[in-house]
Amino acid sequence: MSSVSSQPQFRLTQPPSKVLHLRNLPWECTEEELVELGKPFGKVVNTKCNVGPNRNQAFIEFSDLNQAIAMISYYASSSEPAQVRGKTVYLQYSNRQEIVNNKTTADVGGNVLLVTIEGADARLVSIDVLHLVFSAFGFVHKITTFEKTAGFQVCMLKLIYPTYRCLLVSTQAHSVSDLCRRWCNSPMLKLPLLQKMPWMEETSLGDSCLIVDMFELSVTDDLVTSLILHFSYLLPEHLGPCTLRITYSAHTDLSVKFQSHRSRDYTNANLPVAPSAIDANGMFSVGLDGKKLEPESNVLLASIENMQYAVTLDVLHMVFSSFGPVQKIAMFDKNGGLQALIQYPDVQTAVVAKEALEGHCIYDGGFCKLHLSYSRHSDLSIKVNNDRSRDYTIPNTVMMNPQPSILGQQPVATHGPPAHPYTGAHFAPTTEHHPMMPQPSAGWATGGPPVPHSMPAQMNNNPYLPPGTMPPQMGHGMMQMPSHGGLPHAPAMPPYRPGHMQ
DNA sequence: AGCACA
Repeated sequence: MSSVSSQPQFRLTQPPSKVLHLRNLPWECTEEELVELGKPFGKVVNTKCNVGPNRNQAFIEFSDLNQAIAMISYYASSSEPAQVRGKTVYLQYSNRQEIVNNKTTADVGGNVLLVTIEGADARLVSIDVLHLVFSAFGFVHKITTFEKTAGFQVCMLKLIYPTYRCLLVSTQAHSVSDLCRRWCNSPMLKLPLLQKMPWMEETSLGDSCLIVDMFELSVTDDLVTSLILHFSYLLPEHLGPCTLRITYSAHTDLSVKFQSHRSRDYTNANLPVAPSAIDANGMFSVGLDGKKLEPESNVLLASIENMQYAVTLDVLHMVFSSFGPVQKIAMFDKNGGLQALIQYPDVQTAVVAKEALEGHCIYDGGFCKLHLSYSRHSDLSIKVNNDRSRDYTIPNTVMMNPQPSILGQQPVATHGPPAHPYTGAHFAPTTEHHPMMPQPSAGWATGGPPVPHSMPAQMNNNPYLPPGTMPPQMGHGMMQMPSHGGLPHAPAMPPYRPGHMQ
């Protein structure tokens, strides 16, 4: 009936309303500040801020129309414009007569976060990476993920958190410290706690990472919404940068029925693994990225490929000790190859060792390539200590095999590679040097024959062993980890990857 | 810098 559609969106003169529309506000503006702004002119009965795509608009509602008129009139003739945080704000009558506050449950902070992952490679972010990221702020109880809006790469996940904390990560240190400075002054954040994360030093992120504890986030949870977390430094190298947008979820709990590539319940270790995520062997689940994942274990199963040289118990012990104390090792033959179970005291250490060692060769030149998976065992039963199995937790064992045990081992070229003829006989036996050390790589002993493909090992600088624990000979010849500069990663957080900071 | 919400 009425031809309202032809009405222009903005008119030069709005009909008066007790609701005022404000624009050009700073995005940090709080409802308290809006009340302060309107108080001189009357009673502010309602406000709404962080409105609009840039979150820089707001509404003020007075109890009486005349109060709104008073405010508009004042600033219309005032030489001092209305300001919030030193920024000029523009006022006009709203085209509505009252503020409708439909705060949903999602706006009141809960213990469940709704996280949107944005970026070209959003769907390649695994649930484990997300778990890692959010574990920095507290114990993550549950995660469920789902895809939204096909075409625009978006994943959503919901995490249950016991507390509300937020990470600020930026590659630009000044932007984070600036943010924090503003937040510290914000009345919204009572008792903001800024703390450096323990891994900051390690990742060289320096001041660009901070955790903010957000207590009493009562006013605008929109603030949380606008938080953007860059966590590309956590992503595998082939992934582009991703951004997290975070809001509160309306949920107070999540229902996770299975552990799968899409959902996890970290509070329930007994939860069954989703049938869809189990392969024929019944032991692998699948990551968000579709990659196969095994359930982690403190026991690693190592199989050794291209075993040109004997891999002894002590060699394995040395290699795997780089990542933490090795409790037990059991070696056995399977399908004509050698396999070994290596037991660490905890899963974490095993994970780190597996990440660092998988696919690498014990000896340079492609010999004795390690393939690692997680064992289903959690505690090996070592019945007897011999050259194939050992329980290092028994003190006697140490006595019987004093350091450096590896050097006492007999080198055996199992297949005697003609291309790289090497035998222990090349080494002159002396009492000082252990003559029969399997030594396919050159350089550990003076006078040792040069051997092709050899590189000094980088097993020294062992973070888990005090300097000098390893005999100097072990600093050479055993193993290199090309992609890691020879050092195992710190277990808690992945390394800083400068190439991905943006 | 120009009117909100699921």
